[in-house]
Amino acid sequence: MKKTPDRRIPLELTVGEVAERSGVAVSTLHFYETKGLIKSWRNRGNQRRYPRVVLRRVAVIKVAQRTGIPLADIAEALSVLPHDRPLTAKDWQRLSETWKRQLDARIESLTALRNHLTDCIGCGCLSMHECPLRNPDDVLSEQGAGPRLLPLEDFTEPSAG
Amino acid sequence: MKKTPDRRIPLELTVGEVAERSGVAVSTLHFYETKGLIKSWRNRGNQRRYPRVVLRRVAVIKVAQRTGIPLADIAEALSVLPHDRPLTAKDWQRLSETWKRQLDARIESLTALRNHLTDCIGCGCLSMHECPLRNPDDVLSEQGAGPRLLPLEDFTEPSAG
DNA sequence: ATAAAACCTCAAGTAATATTGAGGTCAATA
DNA sequence: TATTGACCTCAATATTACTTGAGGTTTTAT
Repeated sequence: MKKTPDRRIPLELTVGEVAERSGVAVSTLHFYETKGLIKSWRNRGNQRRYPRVVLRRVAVIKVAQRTGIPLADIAEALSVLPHDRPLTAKDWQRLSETWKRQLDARIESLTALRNHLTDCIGCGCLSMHECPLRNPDDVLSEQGAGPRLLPLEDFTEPSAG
Repeated sequence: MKKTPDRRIPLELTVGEVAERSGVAVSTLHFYETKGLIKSWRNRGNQRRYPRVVLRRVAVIKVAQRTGIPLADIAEALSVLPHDRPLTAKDWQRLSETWKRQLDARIESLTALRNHLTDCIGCGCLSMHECPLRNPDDVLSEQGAGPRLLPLEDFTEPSAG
């Protein structure tokens, strides 16, 4: 039958318990372990055991992921931190400040794009000369085989004056 | 030898010309074609030829991608639009309004996260009861993501005092 | 005419982020 | 004790968005 979960918080957690409490799949925890994001030790029967602080680590990973940071970068940021005790306030401050800056940049970029879209809804163009999103093709045709992606600047400059 | 590009804008474009002018790789244009995002006809020798308006279509695709919309969704949005003549103002308005809304939602979600981060830099928590990062409501509620919420007790302090 | 550049198709590879499955072991309980 | 659920490893598959390569054809420049 179903194991009745012991409501006392255990000193060590099985992978299933971590999965349940953190909201990530067991397979994902395995995966994170291969990437060095989390660590475990094994019991007599080769089963993973985790310290409770792994939950905080997973939480941090998920926060970082939501900001759009790739796992490899998260792994690197976390690599300097201990697996066996909680992050200090200082640890967290350093991480969150870095990630906040990146998030700010992302938001800014998306907002600029959104504003261009807004303008273009107003003017209903995209085919007109005044459109900020206009004719990236003509701009690009001037330059040879340069950068492949159209950066934001290629869509700016409505030549409003 | 190197083909000297004819500076007059041609009526039809080769795949290489589209690549150069749009800034995406030839292989990407092939790929987009398999996904129905763009279309071409063939000349006598089976080579692709594009109308000039394909450049605008590619530009729209790239704008949409920058907002974070997956290609499949872009393909669907574009599927109702003609390949052989420019988007009308109305077409563009409908697309851009839809995408703007999605972009707004994403920005809002990221901003909420950023604000949580800001708060948490101040309080140095992530482990305290009051931490807003404990509950990733803004993104997860969008996804209708069943049992993924992180329960409160997983973040309680081990033995802070 | 010939050589180089550009093009063609189709298959496979890449990278990130996981999930699924096969085949087998361990642990909790009726 | 026997069963069942949880766990183990390792390989394969999935998804998105492309890129690379092999082997062959067409177009363009000289």
